[in-house]
Amino acid sequence: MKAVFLGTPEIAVKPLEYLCAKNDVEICAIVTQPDRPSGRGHKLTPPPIKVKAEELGINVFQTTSIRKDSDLIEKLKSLNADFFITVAFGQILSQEVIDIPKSGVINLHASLLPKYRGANPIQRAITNGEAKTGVTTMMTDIGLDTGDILLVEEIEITPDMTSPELAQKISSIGGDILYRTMTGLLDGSVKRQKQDDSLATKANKFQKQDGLIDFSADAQTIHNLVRGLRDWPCAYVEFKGAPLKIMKTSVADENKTSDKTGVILSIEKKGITISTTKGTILIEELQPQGKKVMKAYDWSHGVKLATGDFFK
RNA sequence: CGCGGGAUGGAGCAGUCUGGUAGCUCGUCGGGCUCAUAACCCGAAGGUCAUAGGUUCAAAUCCUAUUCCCGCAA
Repeated sequence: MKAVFLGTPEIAVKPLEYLCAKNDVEICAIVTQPDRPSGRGHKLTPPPIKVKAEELGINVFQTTSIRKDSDLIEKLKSLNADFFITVAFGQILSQEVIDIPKSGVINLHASLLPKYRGANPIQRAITNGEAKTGVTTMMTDIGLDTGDILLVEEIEITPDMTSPELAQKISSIGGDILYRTMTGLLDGSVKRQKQDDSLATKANKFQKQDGLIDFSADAQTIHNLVRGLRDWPCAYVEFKGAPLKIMKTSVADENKTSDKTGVILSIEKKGITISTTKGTILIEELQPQGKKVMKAYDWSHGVKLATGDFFK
């Protein structure tokens, strides 16, 4: 099977490696986004997929828009590929591109479609408190994650799982489900199944603002926000005029209700306990601006925090 | 050359502006109290103040350069 791999971020790297290791799969080219200024100093940084591709010795094409890049489209046509595989590519394909590979374009999506269509299925599933999510392979069509479903694999979301952990899990099983999808399509064992659009939900991108913790919510909701927004943009509170990132929490007392929320109930080695509308939340680790991640208890020493103080 | 914060005993910080004995909350160790304790009381150890140079009678503090860490933005 000859395939072109289209992907960009870290989560796509393992699936690429997995497919490359298969004897009957030939990744004949990789398409990814251009190098972008990134990080402190705005150094020009290649996408993770490009780094891996060069390590594997695979030809890399970079484009700002695959729809409009007629040179690239011609090259892709000339490769005579069976499949295009997309994993978090970050660009919308055109029908012209979708029609290039003989057996179609397969997309790996990090949710149980039709739920969580869109850019941010992993974090949305966690912040919404889902107990399970999964990965789905689908035939790419012109819509946003609307194509026919091919294979599905469920993943349990454990109560304290964070987005990076879930992403890693998805990344590690993505290659296998893609491989089974490809072989299954060719031998006819994998069938296309239409999505039930009435069940569809959207997983939109997060804004920085979405991370602001509202202690008038309940403890479980806050806990979901904290673990879901790791490692970006992170849940945070305002403290002395600056954002304070909350990195790790747990629900301490599920049933305790309070009319004064955001109040510090106790400061202990294990963390700082805060009141919410329903339940109390234990902040275990946090990160002030300009500092490393630290234990909430350690932080409380430096800022001379006392019980009875409160977060807005 | 994108903007900004930081480096001080094991941890988190103050002190730097205005140079003059190294300080706070913890932790550690020893002792005491206690049926007992993560609680309380008493005591002790532990720092060439990131590095290199400079100014000065005197530098954590002022000046110059360097290294490392982090936030924002993208």
